[in-house]
Amino acid sequence: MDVRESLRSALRDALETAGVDPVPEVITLERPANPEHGDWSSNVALATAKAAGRNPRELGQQLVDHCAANLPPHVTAVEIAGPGFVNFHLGDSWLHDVLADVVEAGTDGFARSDVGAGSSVNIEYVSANPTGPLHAGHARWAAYGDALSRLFAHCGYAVHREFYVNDRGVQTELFGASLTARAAGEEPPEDGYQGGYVTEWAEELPGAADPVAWGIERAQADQRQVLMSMNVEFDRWASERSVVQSGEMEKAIDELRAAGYVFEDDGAMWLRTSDFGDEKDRVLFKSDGDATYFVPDIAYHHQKYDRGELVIDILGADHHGYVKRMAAAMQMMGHAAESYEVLVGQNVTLVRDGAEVRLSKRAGTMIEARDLVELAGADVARLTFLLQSIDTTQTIDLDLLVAQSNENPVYYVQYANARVHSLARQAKEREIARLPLADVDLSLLTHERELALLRSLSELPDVVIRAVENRGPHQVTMWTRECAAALHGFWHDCPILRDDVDDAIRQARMWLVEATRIGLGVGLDLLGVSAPESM
RNA sequence: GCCCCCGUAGCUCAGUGGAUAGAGCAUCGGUUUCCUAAACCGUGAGCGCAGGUUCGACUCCUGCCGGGGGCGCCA
Repeated sequence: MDVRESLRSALRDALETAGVDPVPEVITLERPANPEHGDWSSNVALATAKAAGRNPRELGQQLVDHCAANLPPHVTAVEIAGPGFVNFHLGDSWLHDVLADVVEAGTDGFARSDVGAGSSVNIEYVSANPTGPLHAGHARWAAYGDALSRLFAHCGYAVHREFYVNDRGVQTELFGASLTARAAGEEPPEDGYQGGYVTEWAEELPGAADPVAWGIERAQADQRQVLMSMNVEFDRWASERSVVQSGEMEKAIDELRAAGYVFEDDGAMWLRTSDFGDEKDRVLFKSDGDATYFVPDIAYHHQKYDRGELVIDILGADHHGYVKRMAAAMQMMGHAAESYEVLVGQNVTLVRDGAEVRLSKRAGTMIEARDLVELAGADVARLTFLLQSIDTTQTIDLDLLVAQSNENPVYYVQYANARVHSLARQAKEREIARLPLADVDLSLLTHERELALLRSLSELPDVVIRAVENRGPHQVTMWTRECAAALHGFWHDCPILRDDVDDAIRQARMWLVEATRIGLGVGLDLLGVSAPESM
């Protein structure tokens, strides 16, 4: 049984014995930051004392007494501490069990969770307009959306990834007109596309082609290619044009009208989104009869529920104003408020030579996603994007990104991974083979570095669950850094293949490295990063 | 004016309502007859301000200050 389960069960028994009724559903266990507070700690006495009309410290003491009299597996001591924490001190054997569990689970099974079993999620991300290359911001959403998808999948969710292509409307017309102008050697229209890529692509434009349709194809091909180079793929490239042509729009409007939220004013058709918290109502059909982008978007989002019961949009900060109106529309169509989720991420700022690089299509200083991948490589680019929360504006120093040095945090993790793989190579060269795990005495792993590494590995399953709940893949990145640090420390102080190392210890350490290979492998895979096996 | 995000160490950032707030980089000093020193060890310094909720607040709530983004019958 998992350590946590046996500790929880012990606490439940203790609470019952102490006369706490009802026993709380959730019993929280934490890993204390301070080693003096044990290996696992529970605040259950603090959390329940008030409702039970008890003194937290006294209740805690009762729990401690009960647990001490019925020690759960691995537990060596139970103490009351502070205002009423129950702290469990465990023998190293629990960490040795962790090693065996990791190895048994392997790369496919370690840190998996079934919290999403039977549930499905539809995630839309990037969804850039097909009017030009992806820029650095899009690359952030690509890395984020892909990693989040991987996390959901690792937790048992059925995941469907979509990219919505706005392949109709004013912007695409302008883009086509810009291509046509450049092809004729003229300047693009006033509010057209000025970027250098338009001139380049215009040279490829076949004379007979429809510039709008051709331009959309060209831009999409460009975007797909960059995404592929970042190892980001989608299950569906949804076309706005198709949504419009499918008749789904009309059906959606009918539903909204039937629900009573559609009204006419000033010759336009409106949706009463203000009933659902939007700051004002929104136009569906303009007074000239044309649909706004909002209409096909509603139809598309409604349709997405066929491909996932939880619908998630990942948007840049410049689209946050759009959230409430779409949430309103989905609720009008009968979708529960919590079934539609928008993750709004902040911008990317690029710095070069110590100064901010202004992203301007006009000035030609746009940093494309392609530039980042070419500069740094897909792995470094992705891991860099996943270093921090999407709630923060990310500043990427291009000089640092490119530097193949320890100034770049990415290499710290990659180096740990390389070391793990190098051990296998070295062992092979020296003809040292691992014995079957069952024949190896893991209790020889007692060095503080070995235990620290095992502690780190023991945390990944919880990190994964927390990361998916918080929609925060960066928490996995943080873990890989911590695990890498533990590996480096272990590597420094605990020789493995050296001649003077005892055979039995060598075997145990080789298995520890194997478990670390699995752990780092799972962590990096969740981030979509394929770290090199050598550097 | 309204809406969203942020404000933590010199810099870039972590921090599921818990106990003494952590990493990397930068600074200074140390470690290699030994599996890659892209490593390890030591070193100083911090929660924007003011209230509130709570047994307990960096975390939740309110206000203020500061930075970024957004408020179209554009997408």
